[in-house]
Amino acid sequence: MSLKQVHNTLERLCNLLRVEAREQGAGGGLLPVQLEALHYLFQCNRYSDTVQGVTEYLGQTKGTVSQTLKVLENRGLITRHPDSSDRRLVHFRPSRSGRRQLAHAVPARFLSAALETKSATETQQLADDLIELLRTAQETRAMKTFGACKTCRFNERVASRFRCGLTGESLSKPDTEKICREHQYPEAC
Amino acid sequence: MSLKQVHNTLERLCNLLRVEAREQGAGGGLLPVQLEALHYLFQCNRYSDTVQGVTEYLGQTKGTVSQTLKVLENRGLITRHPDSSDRRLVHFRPSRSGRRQLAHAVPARFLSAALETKSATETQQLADDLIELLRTAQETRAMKTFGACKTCRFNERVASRFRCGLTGESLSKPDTEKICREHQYPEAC
DNA sequence: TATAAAAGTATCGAGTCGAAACATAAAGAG
DNA sequence: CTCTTTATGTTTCGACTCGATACTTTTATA
Repeated sequence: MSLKQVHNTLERLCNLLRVEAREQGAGGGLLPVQLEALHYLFQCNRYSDTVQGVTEYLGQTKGTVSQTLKVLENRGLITRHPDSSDRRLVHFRPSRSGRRQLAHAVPARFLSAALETKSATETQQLADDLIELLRTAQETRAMKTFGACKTCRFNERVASRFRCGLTGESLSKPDTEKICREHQYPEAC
Repeated sequence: MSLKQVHNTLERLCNLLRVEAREQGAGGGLLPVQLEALHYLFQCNRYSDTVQGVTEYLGQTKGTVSQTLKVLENRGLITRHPDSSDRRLVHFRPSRSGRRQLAHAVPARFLSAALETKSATETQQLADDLIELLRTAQETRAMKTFGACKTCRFNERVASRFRCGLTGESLSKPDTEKICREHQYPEAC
């Protein structure tokens, strides 16, 4: 039954990601979870780089995430920025050394090596298939999608720039490439 | 760059697998790692159901794995079988209640739901692509493949039955569907 | 026969993780 | 405008993971 095959192979690929993350992180004394949090902060936009954002993404509790971010901050891999308008909020951004550390770990070497033998179109096809899988999985479970801003139903085009229909704020093009915790795909119907 | 897309999406899918494993396992008081070990023991053949086998598969140390298996045994999810010929070896097999517990967790519900909307051939195509990706990834890193016995270069056909060229033992058809720690794909050349 | 290697167990310490309690700030109700 | 509720984040505690190390027993090798 190919459904189980998909599950088993995905699980195995996850193991490899984790094993490699362990090796990579070991260099800088980081654990897989910490690398994942760092990776998320690198990808997400300014509405999503908070404790709550990481919490929803990693599926852990906010207490745990708070600890993880404290470690990353102590090692100088991320910086802390209290929100100017809402004083409950704290934003975290990868520092230069955080981004450098991340560049070693993403993409995983075993993935680079495996996809090296494939053509660009084949790789793109695989990426599209996986994204499609992820998307339908998230829709059916009514979970947060964390998609790129530019694929969001709230994203509005204003002249040559963009605008978020939720916050009303104006967005640059790079802004719309980042992932957002409020992201929703357009309605299928 | 689609290589990073593949990495990011895979990482996200891993998160979902883990989140769901946490929910599922929480019912029986199991942690994600323990479920993974149980799942491995369910899939592997009689040469691979040892502490060392699980160790190589999960990429942890044998001390850790020994602990994990002790927990699973104490909860009655696996049974312990000392090897008859080599008295250093201990085999572990999922019990009835272990298999029942596993049936709840595999395949993950979000995967079932997502692939439900696809045709059988599309699902099979995705499975094949992932298996292919896994295979080349493992080849390039010279790591253990843990493939199904029937795809192994040591597998020999004898009349209507099979035989392992490494151990010399005769194998049944179901035997050859299980995964093995000594597995090697046939040479590409 | 002596030595080395392999499989597994036991123990310790650092760190993850979830749960719960807590603090602070914003939003809402009357 | 005050009181209550809700949201974000931190701290603390206990259970557990995980790697490192030392150890035992058994098998393989020189």
